[in-house]
Amino acid sequence: MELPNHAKQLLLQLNQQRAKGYLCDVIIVVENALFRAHKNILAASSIYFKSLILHDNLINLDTDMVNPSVFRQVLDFIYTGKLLSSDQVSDHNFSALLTAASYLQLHDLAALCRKKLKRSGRSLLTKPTTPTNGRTSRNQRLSSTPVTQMLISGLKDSDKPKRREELLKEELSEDEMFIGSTANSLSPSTSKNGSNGTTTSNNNNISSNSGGIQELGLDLSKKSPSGSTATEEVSPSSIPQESPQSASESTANSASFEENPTNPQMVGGEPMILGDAGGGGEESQPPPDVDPHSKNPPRPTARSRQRPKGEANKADDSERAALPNGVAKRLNVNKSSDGTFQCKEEDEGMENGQEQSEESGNSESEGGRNSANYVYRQEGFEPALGDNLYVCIPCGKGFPSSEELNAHVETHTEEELYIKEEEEEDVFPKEEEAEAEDLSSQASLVNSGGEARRFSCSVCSRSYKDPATLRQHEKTHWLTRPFPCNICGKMFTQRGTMTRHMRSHLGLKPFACEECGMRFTRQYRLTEHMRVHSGEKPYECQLCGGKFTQQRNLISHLRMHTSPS
DNA sequence: CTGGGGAGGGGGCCC
DNA sequence: CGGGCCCCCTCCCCA
Repeated sequence: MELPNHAKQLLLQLNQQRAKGYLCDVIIVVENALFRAHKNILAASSIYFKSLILHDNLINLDTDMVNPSVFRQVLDFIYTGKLLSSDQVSDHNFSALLTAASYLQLHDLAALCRKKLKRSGRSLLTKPTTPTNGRTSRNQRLSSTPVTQMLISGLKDSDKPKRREELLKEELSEDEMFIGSTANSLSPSTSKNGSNGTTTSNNNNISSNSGGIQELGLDLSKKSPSGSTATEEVSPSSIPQESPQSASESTANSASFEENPTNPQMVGGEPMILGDAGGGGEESQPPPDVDPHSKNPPRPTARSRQRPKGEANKADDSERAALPNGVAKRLNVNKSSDGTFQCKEEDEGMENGQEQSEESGNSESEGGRNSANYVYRQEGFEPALGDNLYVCIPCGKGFPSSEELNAHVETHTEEELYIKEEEEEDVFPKEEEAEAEDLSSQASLVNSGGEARRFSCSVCSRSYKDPATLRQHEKTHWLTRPFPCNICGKMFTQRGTMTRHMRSHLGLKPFACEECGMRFTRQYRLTEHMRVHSGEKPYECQLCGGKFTQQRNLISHLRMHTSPS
């Protein structure tokens, strides 16, 4: 017994979800356009994607191999099994599609393109790879995850591209050169903005693609105090900042992303349709001998890296430190072991398929389960909400998109929210009140020295010099966090914090040390770091006279004095 | 092996 | 909105 349309329907649903961004767990950056998609779908479509998205939520594609409009077609094809009609796609476009398909290892799409080009009597500029060819599969292995390979390869950066090219030239026949030729342009260290390898994220396979960053609606650039860097090439043009979510959707628009993905621009002519929409992918192909990286993930682990290079395990840290402590305290949200952003940690020992689903599950459910005060993409379908998956916790209303939710959240007055908060007294139990009071008394201590602070918080009685600061502070009492990270979904109370957080996703380290070249995400870090070179140790322990370059180390040192042992 | 120090990184939050 | 600071987590190194 078999449902004839099952695969088709499933794909249709997924494509609709893609259009809404629902459960999308990966962003693909192509030049200045962002595309949201589902990891599982991409992984099922291409070995290349499979290895790329294993540990990354943000994929930067080589713009020499694919441009936004071509990638849009590629993505449409992945989700529908259909290509635009030949009326819509010129031979030139088919060549571009073939290039992209080969690069992305979408064999079915590549085959379609080749067929089309052959039919139109055009000699192929780039000869095809034959998926059934044994050599090709080795070839694919070589080129399947160029970025990954660069990252894990023992070769020196400078040697890698050359060596790869040599390998390919040595071993590949003419028709294989096509894929091979992609390889040397993919590494972050060799791509156009990758000349400064240090700006490349250590675990995001991206470089500082200014376009992509801009398209996130955020100006993540910073002026480095030390002069020219690749990072500075990021355009500082300020983008109207709506919610990142909306930014990403406007991105989609700007990239002519589908408005009606369920019927992806089937304007006239006969579309090329894969025989089986659901089964045409990798499933039908010989077992991949490719992708040795799936077991040696592309992401260098913290331990495998040398600290002195200056690239600490950013994402690991962010994943571990993701729980906002302040909020956890205030709202009595325990730091649970299932915590946040642990997907990558869990990944380490898992096999691909399982891993991907687990990972996306984790990251996706992040907003929902992380803590009570996070309102974002409620997991599980609530029938009453229908497609309104973005739920405002205080009032329970659902919205179809995060920006609508955000707009709605703004309409809640602080008073409403506080009333709501008080009603939910269990959210703020007695101990927490005590703690809050404690904090506020600390605050008043701090405040007491300064000038008059006329603006007091009605919740915790902290006071501030100006109403804007008070308002900012009051947001910390809200049950909602209006600023979601477009990449991992983590929510923030302040846009600036979210922007800063995004920088870490994107590997932007605008602040460079003139002495050693080490780069930092924040000016303050650089300032701290400079003490390493100057030998300055401004923090002194009053108990033992020990001196420290960083205050935090003095603090942890003091703990050593005060701890019972 | 362990504890302490140094240092990188993240989030919260006030200015 | 960015800067600066605080606090926390974590890793690495070394005695």
